[in-house]
Amino acid sequence: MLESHQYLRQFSIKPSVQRSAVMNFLLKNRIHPTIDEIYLALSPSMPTLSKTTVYNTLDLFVEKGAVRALAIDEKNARYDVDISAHAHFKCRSCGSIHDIFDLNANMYQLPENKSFKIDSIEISYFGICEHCIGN
Amino acid sequence: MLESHQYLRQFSIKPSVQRSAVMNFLLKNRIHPTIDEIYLALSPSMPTLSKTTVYNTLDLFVEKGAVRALAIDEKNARYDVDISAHAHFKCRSCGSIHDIFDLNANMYQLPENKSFKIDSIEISYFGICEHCIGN
DNA sequence: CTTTGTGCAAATTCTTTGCACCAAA
DNA sequence: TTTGGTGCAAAGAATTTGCACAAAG
Repeated sequence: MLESHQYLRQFSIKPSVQRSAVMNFLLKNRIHPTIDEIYLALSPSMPTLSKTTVYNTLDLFVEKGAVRALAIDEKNARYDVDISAHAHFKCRSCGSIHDIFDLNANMYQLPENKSFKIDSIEISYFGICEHCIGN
Repeated sequence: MLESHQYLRQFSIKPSVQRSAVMNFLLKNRIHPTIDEIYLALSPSMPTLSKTTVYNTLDLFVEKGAVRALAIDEKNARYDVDISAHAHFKCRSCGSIHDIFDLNANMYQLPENKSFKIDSIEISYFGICEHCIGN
């Protein structure tokens, strides 16, 4: 948890008990969790934690650039603590989201465009995961 | 509207008054509209139209492959009648969504992956649009 | 103290569901 | 008729808001 504390400081985020717990969860569970998943995972050990705080915390993390919000899931917002260039795959069947790291680096290049000032990219793939093919 | 009628048949979709009206709107207004935008645009001339029907209709269009549902907007589902390979740009300021057609064709290639059976890709760019830079 | 963070409850927004009625074949 | 389509009202799920209290400096 101390690591999370330090980690937050790198992004100029004042660490609180709640913020460190959320960041700790994100660092140790790289499953692109939803707000609810984070809340449900932490609330047993932090019974007073409120979902509002989880929302506030992730908004702050995104604003400070510590976490990336993913659009790949239409239902819920999902958060990724890995802010390096990589893509995602979402299984249509079970909804799980996985990282894809082995794309050609120039996939992530931002195109020049005279009508828009482009500052970021999100590459999403869809299909069926190994586990769901087996079933 | 007759065109929409024919267009729907290409995708084995039985045309009804409502379905043709929705498809006609999509074909003539390529703004990646939300359900609400479609509903609000059509309801003046179709006062009995219900939002449920708009939902049903777009689910059907997506299922039949006539329309693509976009994940780029976390708030609302957005629909694109152009199913050819292209990317999208979303303005962080005004929320408008624009097409990007001039990417290298191999951007849309689906990677081989032993853990997932990948069948589609969505490439999304984010930033500020021309109009919002001006303001 | 004073500012910032947290948490509860209520409100809002988007989407889905159940069911009755309507329309087309 | 029988099947499929439409539309209303209610339910459900995710997120946001307002405000009071707690914590940290």
